[in-house]
Amino acid sequence: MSSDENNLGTCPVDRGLMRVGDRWSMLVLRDIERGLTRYEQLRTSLGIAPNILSRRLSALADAGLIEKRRYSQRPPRDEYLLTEGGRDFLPILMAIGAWGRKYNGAGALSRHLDAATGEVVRPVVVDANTGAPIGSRPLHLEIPG
Amino acid sequence: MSSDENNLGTCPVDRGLMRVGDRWSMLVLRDIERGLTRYEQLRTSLGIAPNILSRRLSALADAGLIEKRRYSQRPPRDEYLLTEGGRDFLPILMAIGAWGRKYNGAGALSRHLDAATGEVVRPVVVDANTGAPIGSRPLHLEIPG
DNA sequence: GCAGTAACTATCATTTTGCAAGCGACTCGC
DNA sequence: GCGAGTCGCTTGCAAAATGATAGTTACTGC
Repeated sequence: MSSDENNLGTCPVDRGLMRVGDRWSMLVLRDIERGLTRYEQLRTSLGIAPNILSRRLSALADAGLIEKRRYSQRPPRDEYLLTEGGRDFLPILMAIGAWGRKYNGAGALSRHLDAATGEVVRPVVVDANTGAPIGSRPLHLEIPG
Repeated sequence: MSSDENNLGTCPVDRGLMRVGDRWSMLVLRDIERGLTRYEQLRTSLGIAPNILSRRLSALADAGLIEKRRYSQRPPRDEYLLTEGGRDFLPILMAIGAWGRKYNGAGALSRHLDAATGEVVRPVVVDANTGAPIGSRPLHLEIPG
């Protein structure tokens, strides 16, 4: 592997993928955002094996993207909520969704609408400085050291 | 699994992850963008096992994100180039990078500069309709059927 | 009690990943 | 024209992750 927790590379992409770089983790985040915050909801929605779901949930909690909260003592019931870091990751899922729609989008797909305008949301990654979409202007990679 | 090639769900995120939903694939795309287009360059840069790299490269080619091109007949030498779909995925990697920098960014990290302005690029996902960052306005999820 | 539900854990088979070695097709140096 | 070196892989096997299934704990509601 190019890096692990103890041997960090200089690439921020790698740093990001270190925390969420697998399919189930991302799908769990997506479902929590949709309001499926409880174990059984996630399990049935995703069709994931319970041991795997448990592991993914604790990995995401360790990585600081979600947190487990007990909302009922008797009976003991928990829910998983997004942290700030988890919410910050959602736009990336939207961007992946936009890509998936474009390149693997046969058939009817779910989509997000702007609650105010009712228009279909079209996620694009831009440079906050210029407002220009990434890819529309030439860039230069700077590597430290 | 919630879906496979024959049993497609309605979620565009899932559709996207179906094609690139693993760490190595994304790191390969990142490295190809950096100009590391040949097998040995990728292998040494990533520290990936050769059999795994072969598998990832053909999976990415099958998924239509890269293509293999022979640039020398004698000796036989190949390179892997991004397709349009692959280039379209790069902004997502930039967004993941920005997230990684924010939440797992200790130490010196590489970064992209705008070639014209020299400023550090700050990738943000916005709604192309409103220009507002995703997350800043309430959304509504619409599911077909 | 007894059935039912939520939230898991434990066990074991299957799949994927990773390491190390090797191989074919060449080039280069002598 | 022979040996060493490089590139782009493949093969074989071990280790780790994933997945299917069954079972467990802690309750509620009848």
